[in-house]
Amino acid sequence: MPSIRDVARLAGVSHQTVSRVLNDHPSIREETKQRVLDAIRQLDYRPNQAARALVTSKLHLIGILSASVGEFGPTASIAAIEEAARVEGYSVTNLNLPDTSPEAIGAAVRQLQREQVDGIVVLAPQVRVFHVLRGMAIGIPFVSLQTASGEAGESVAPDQLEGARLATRHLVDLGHADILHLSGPQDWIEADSRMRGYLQALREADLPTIPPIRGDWTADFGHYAGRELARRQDFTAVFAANDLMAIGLVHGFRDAGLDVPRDVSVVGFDDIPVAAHVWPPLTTVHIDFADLGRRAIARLLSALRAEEAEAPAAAAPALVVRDSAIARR
Amino acid sequence: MPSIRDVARLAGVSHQTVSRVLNDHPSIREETKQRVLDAIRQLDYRPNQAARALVTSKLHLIGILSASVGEFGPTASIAAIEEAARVEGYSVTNLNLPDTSPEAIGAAVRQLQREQVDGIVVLAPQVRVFHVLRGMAIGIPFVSLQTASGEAGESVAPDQLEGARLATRHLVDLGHADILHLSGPQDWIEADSRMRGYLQALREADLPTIPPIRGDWTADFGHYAGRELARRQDFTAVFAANDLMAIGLVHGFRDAGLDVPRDVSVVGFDDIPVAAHVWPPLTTVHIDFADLGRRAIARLLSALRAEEAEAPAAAAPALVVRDSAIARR
DNA sequence: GGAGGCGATGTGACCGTGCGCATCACCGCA
DNA sequence: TGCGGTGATGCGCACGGTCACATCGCCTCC
Repeated sequence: MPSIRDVARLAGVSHQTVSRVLNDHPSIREETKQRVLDAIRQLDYRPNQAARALVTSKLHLIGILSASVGEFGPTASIAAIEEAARVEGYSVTNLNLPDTSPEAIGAAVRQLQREQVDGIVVLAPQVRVFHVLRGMAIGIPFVSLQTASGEAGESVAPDQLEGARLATRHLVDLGHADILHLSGPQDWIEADSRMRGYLQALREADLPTIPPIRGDWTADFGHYAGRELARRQDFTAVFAANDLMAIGLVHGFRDAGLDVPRDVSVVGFDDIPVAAHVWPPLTTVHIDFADLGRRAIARLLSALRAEEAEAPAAAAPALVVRDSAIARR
Repeated sequence: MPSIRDVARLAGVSHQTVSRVLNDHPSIREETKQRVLDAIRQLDYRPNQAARALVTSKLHLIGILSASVGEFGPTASIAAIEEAARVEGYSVTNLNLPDTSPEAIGAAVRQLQREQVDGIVVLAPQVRVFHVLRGMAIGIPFVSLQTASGEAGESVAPDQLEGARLATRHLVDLGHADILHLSGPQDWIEADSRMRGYLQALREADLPTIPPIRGDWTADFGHYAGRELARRQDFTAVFAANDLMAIGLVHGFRDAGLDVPRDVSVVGFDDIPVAAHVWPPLTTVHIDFADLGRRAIARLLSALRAEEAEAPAAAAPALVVRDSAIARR
């Protein structure tokens, strides 16, 4: 492997000049710069990241702190994050939280610090994770994917509240007055935003609120909830906080003899790939998770480079109308 | 950050002795070792990976070469790989192939080499990827997740052929004689194994073969295929090479007025999380993708450490019987 | 015309490890 | 008693970059 000194020898300059070329130092004559670049190309020279990391104590490593792998959304975001980070010359290390206890979070952050990550992307959308993170005053820039802006650390989040409002509003527009919400788990920021969007839409339409059911994002829970809820007759539509629960819910209703959408309308959230193909095709809200991941990396990198963050708005969520919600009879 | 010399000073030894303790050198007195370990604990010392990488020219970095992110299976494997690698002190960088042309594969491998990865896990299950890899004679250990054993590089693969045989056999046992196969794309090793399993099961049962339909793994294709196939009446059951296509297929059949399982039985492959909750709940073959990922890392690390690979057998695929396939009328 | 500033480049130290070799005490054996 | 072997440890360097500082023309300004 050629080193910076080999390049210097070939170009007839000092190794320091080569280093300057590599780091875009301003005071390098154009001609010298070209000679160095030629030598670099000729030798197929690549800077040794380890050596660079040793002296700058920057590993060019980004840590992902996640707590929800397995769901479609986070997974898609993670893939995009890795892709975007690699393009910028960063590696990514993914640390999945076994649970969201303060101890586990603290241990995870310390672990990432020991691995000397330059920055952290937090994909662990539990409220308590932020409390712990804020309390730790870690000396590393971090970006979160879900929290509402104004919290500690930068954040990049789709307007989940607006998406949920859209979904609920769709049901209202179809004539439904008794709309139930199957929400995500207690502590989750996303669950909270979606529920707030639901409540806001009902308030705007001056409709009564039914206490939401707390789910756990899984299709299995949706299935269980569907069978239980079928006994109640106080609603004609359900807004589920994610597609997986919505699909399970439809299954549960069917088991109990209820037809979707004839007897109950259902709207989901996320627009996972199978949403269009289940029966009935699911009306849902589309979120661009990959875009979200890319955005997070952009933010984090500008923080690392101490640049001004330009903060482009996240892509707006969009309602995707299919067949699982119809006008109230 | 404390360095190895700080530890040495505290323990009253030379930095070299500390280094030896860290690397389990045999000739260290037990008492000295304990003194060093105490000092390490006291200072909360952590070896600097960059410095270590500089001198050993091993970055403790594993590259994943993938070509199918977005599918459930590979994604689950990747998550497990990252987890397992981190536990062993390795970081992971994920390189997604934009396409599977030989140029793209070559460029990707060179890119990983430039990033100085210690080893590569190949999750790009196209036949041609292996041809290129074999041809490149890269000087880096690599493990693939899908290829049949006996090919270049080590491989860790579930017995897909057996899984497909199981699925097809299930249809045969239900009395079906005209069984169609909706396969994966041409070039894919997995598609090939699953097709071979299908053919083998038919041969064993002495049943006629119908030329398989080539799909692309997506639910959208399954949907299209279902609508087209509904015109033909030369089959009573379909074995789809993955769940996504199976779900789309059911959707397509329904659009064309065919009921699953009453008119046609369908069996999928993978057992993705929604498989149990779509209508009808999908009979499929369960594959433990996470286990596969862990196994790949174990293999790769033993190769990196020049150990003897123990080669434990992969978990056997298991048929999961639900409601999408019933006895032939 | 000489002092001072600045742009372009070179020199040497240093970052935190692992490795080769040297050193030293101690033991066994002829 | 002297010599070779061995186990435990230390010394100094190398890895490949970056950084602080030195050097050296050349231009400007009083």
